[in-house]
Amino acid sequence: MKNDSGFFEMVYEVVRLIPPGRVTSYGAIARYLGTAKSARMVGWAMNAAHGLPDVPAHRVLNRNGLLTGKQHFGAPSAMQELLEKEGIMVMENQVQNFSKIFWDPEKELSL
DNA sequence: ATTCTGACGTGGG
DNA sequence: CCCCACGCCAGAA
Repeated sequence: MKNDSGFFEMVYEVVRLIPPGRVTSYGAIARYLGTAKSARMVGWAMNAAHGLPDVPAHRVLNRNGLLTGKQHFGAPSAMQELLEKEGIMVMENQVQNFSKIFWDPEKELSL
């Protein structure tokens, strides 16, 4: 993988690779990057990625499959709508079929 | 410099 | 199932 300007770039890279209709978790990304215990930093990176169009932060959820970061989207329902637009079912801030559509970088990228 | 908080995760009671 | 504590690191007050 690439190691550009640091942790943030790496996070963006992984998030960008998330296919439409799929989701992943902060922890999964963190683990993939080797910073498993710093899943919070992934969220922090997302915060910084807020202005990047290529970084679909709406596909990144917590390990519970909850839209924890929806509040950071500006509109409370923006994140959910984006996900539903990709065919992902969301109810009460929770993604349905989470295990099914879960996209694990370590697994999908065949590390 | 110190303290708190946060888009998290795991583990114990 | 619910609540709490810890680890981790970066930024704001």
